[in-house]
Amino acid sequence: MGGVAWTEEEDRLLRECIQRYGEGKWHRIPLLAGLNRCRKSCRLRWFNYLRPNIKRGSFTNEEVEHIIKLHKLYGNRWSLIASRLPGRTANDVKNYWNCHLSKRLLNNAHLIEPNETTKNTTIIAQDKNNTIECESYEYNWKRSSETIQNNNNPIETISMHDPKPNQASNGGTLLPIEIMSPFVRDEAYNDQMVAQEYNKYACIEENGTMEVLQRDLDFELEEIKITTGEHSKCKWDFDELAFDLELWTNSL
DNA sequence: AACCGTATCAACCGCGTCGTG
DNA sequence: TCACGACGCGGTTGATACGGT
Repeated sequence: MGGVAWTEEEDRLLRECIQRYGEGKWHRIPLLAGLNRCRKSCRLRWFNYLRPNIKRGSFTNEEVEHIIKLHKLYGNRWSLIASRLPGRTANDVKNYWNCHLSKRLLNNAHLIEPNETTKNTTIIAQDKNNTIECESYEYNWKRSSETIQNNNNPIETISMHDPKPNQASNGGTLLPIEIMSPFVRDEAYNDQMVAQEYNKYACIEENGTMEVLQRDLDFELEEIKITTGEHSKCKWDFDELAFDLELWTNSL
């Protein structure tokens, strides 16, 4: 362990102090508890180890799948990810990711050429109002010593008034899209999938159903129900990890 | 048994954010 | 508006555990 390990006596003092005075006011906790620890250490020990209902032991397959989906959505915002995994701490999730899952990502990095540039329409931006906007992005794939990163810069707002000459099975028009959504990835996130998703097409039907066709993909995508509207926006249901609503239908 | 390399994870550190005066 | 302190987060460290030789 890096640093000085906590003793059982220190744990007892901290636990009793927080049970008496409650969480928060961490700058007062060391003095109140009679601990020769800084407030940061006290807070960390409580949140990562002493707090009730902390789940110990290995992550289940369901938890791992959830982490992968949430990491795709949130990135390295470990506390946000952990808040959706009952009993797990941000430190636990971060450690698990760094020890196990990041390597799975790294193992697939060779599938994209370094410095490759691609331009695609995506649904990717998420703001605090749970709104995801459609944009056209230019991806510049850079290979560092350890991983591939995309320095994606939004270059224009999506224009769905420019249908591509592809015909859907129902006779409608297919529009090229990329859906950066959790449920698209029922396997570990990897760069190969990102590349393949460029070959995804969508068609919005009159009854509000969006048909999604996939090229060169070997996993299923659930049917997405949408409503007609004027906004080029959609929302996430963060508990169900699913789309909720309206999406660029004014363009068809 | 001893050694070595790797994996694990608790703890520390630095920095950004926020509230307050 | 600015300065300051507290909080919270993510990156990193390093001690220990573990497995292989």
